[in-house]
Amino acid sequence: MTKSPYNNVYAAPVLTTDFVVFSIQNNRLMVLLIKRLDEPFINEWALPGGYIPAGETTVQGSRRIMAKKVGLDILEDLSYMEQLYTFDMVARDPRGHAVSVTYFGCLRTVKENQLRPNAAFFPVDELPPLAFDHDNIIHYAHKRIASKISYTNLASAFLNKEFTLTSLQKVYESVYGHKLDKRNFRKKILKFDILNKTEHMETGKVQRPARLYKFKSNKIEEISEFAKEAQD
Amino acid sequence: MTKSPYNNVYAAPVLTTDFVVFSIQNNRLMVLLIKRLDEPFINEWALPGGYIPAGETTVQGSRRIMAKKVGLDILEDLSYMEQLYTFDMVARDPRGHAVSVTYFGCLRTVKENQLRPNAAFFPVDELPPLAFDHDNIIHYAHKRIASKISYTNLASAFLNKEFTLTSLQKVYESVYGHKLDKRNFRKKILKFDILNKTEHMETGKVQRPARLYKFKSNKIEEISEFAKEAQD
DNA sequence: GCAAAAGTGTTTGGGATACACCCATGC
DNA sequence: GCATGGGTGTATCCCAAACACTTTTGC
Repeated sequence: MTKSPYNNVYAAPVLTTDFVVFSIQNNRLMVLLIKRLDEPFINEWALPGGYIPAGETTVQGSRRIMAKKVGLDILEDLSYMEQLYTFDMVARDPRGHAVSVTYFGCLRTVKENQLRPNAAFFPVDELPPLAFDHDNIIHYAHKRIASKISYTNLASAFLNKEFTLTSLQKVYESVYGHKLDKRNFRKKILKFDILNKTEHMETGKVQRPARLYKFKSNKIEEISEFAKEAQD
Repeated sequence: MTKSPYNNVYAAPVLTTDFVVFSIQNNRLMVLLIKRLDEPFINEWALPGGYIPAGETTVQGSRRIMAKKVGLDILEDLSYMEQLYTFDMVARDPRGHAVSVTYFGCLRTVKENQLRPNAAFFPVDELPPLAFDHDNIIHYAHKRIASKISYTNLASAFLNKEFTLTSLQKVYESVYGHKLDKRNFRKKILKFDILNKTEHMETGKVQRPARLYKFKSNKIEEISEFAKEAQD
């Protein structure tokens, strides 16, 4: 833990991080919360988070904190993460001025018994009362992910390598919170030219087997408009 | 300056803020820089910024710092501002771990002699060598403002109350860095239904007088798609 | 054969793009 | 009268949205 040469001059605010982990379960967008074990807001639900000492980045600190508090390795287990916003209102923590650099991330699959017992997922549209300003942070994260999924291939962060077009559509519907038209959705997503048809079919269901697709790119990236221009 | 109860347990990183002030001069997007008077990077150009003590928000701190270092009151003089991103790499400041919560803002008009002598505007596409990771911050801010101006009425932050359509187009061209088609620009911006035609004309030029327009809303807001839906 | 989801096309309206000429003014 | 920027319309293409029926499977 590095001691900063400025601590004598400036009593810096406490630096914290809070993490919004999204997951899709039963076609609903879920958020990971933990039940607080300490004051303030003891026994209330909150985002997982904690303190960042000098010499540690907020990503490193988040990794340490998330491993300890919820049993997730954010670099290994999350299929995507990005910085969200920094909340710094003086009154947001009753203990003193705490500046929180927040992140959101996507969890593809939740392994059995991986999570600590005081951690649980809640539907983003049916959250319990939350500690601090965490409802605000989650709403901000939800807005961001809904926007991001519309101009990137971020939906892949919630899917297995191969998936049906219907399951892809359900990811969008879960994140947006409303239904989409099947034919228009398929036309649009195929037009984007970000998917490859595989030779595999989904079987074992009492219905016509569905074609499996996969994303062309394994990286999360913007849906490129360059394809058009490159034709010239 | 509040002393945080956690300082004994966690040596927090230093908290700083850096501010990207945009302005348009001679149809070029400009960024406000100051020449550093101290080590490190003495005599190099940098974004204005400084330290945030506990008990002060980054906006309050920016206001204090910007008043002192460049002579701008960000709450009075800027026509828009928003938080940009938080940069927290441990090595970004050679003195020690400094986490910077950055902002960008828009300056409508630069008053004569308002700026400190070591502050100056530079074209965003012709920046001098910069201290720290400030070139990175400015590129990030440029991307953000170019995106934002396309789906909000943020262009108003660079214009007087009444303006010609050509001057509005030049704002977009300056921010995007490329030319736009006059007829298509006018069709599009008028279709958005965010402008009101005034009864005034711009006179005194050796050319046909131009109609003056003003924005319907004084607030910076997204260009609404509700107009459409409201018709049903 | 029936329940369940897969798969598929057309029409219509609106927005994006490309493109060129006449107009009003000050000097 | 000329230099300067102001102001305007049309044709084409693509995308968005609305909308319903047939196909394939497991049981």
